[in-house]
Amino acid sequence: MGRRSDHSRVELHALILAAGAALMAETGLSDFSAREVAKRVGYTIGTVHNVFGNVDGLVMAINTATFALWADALEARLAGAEQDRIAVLVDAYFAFARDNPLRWSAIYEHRIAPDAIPEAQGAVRGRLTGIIVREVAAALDRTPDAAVGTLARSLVATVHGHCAFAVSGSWEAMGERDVEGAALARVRESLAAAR
Amino acid sequence: MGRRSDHSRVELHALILAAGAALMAETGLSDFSAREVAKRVGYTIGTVHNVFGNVDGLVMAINTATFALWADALEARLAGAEQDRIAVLVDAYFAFARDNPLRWSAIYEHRIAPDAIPEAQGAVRGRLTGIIVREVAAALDRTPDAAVGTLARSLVATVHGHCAFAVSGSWEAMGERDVEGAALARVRESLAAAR
DNA sequence: ACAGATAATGAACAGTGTTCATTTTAATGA
DNA sequence: TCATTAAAATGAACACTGTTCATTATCTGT
Repeated sequence: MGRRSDHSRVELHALILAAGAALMAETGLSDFSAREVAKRVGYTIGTVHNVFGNVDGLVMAINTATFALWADALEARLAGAEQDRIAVLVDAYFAFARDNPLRWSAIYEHRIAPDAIPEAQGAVRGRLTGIIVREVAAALDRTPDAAVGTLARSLVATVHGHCAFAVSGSWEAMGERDVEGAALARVRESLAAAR
Repeated sequence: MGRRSDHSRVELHALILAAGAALMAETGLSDFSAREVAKRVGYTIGTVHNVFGNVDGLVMAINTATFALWADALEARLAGAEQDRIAVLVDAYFAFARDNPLRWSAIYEHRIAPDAIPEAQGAVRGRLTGIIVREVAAALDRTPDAAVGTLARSLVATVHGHCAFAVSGSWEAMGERDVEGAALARVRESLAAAR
């Protein structure tokens, strides 16, 4: 066959991306298959390669979409939060990872050089960090400058570490129950020290 | 062919493990190949499967060996440390990850249910945590009880999060320079709060 | 109606992990 | 010493993977 008018280029992009994200949620990165995605959308592997270049390109796009969903989830939770927004933030952070363990894990299992991420996708991914920088600044009654940004990113790393252990199950295997509580406690200690 | 006496079962196990670890350091988990390991030790894929069951078994064994190396590195650095052993610990933790980025990353990229890890390997891996619990207890002038253990594991998560961002390069891509310094600062804050 | 551009195809290739009947060898016992 | 037995290494077969690219079908503009 050749040029079909079933879908435009952007429609096709969206179609493959959606099916790819769904597959990622089902199988995780290690069992992800571009061929399976092609099968699901009724196109062939060649088409997937035409649109995304290669599997890494597709996975990158899926992971960027995951970041966007994640940021949406954080903002939705923060929207109705009057007090202790930091606790809400940490909880929403964990909740997303727990609700989407395979898609969340895929972000960090797919190791790729940061400069290989297209600028547009980098901007989408950066939204998550932006939210956190804003909230950390607010919690400290400061304007978001470089120092606040560095602290905020460090707190992201802190929470990420706890979240990674929680999702992998290694923390629970050690008999620990309240990973999220520990993460929040560490964040509070560092915020108190920064005040 | 059949039963060769070139190597005993334990020799063969060690041989494949060593070659596998070397390959992991060269390629990382995503490009790791059991067939390539077999080729390098002069046996066939069948033999690798006989000894390690499957690829996951081999990767698990390699990762356990990585944990052992890592624990050795921490103890070596701590052996000559008189004061500020926490700073030495954090630095040694980062140094190992930086010096062995692909092997270190493979530990966390290879997602497997914790209860799938044989007890013997679990013990080896636990040595790392044991060292940290001991040092955290010492830093707090306490005996290592459950509460200290929980705090120590939380601090491991904190440092892990920073280390993961450092090794992936995502922190540097955000213009941040001193990831390790941030990790140590967070640890100090939490230790101060626990005192 | 035709020509040119474009998009989808799918066969081909080189890999991967896994299985398991077969073969070869070493150890054992008569 | 020699036949038997048990064990280990093999490697072909299978079903998958990602990637490439010449071919072909289709749309679009003239």
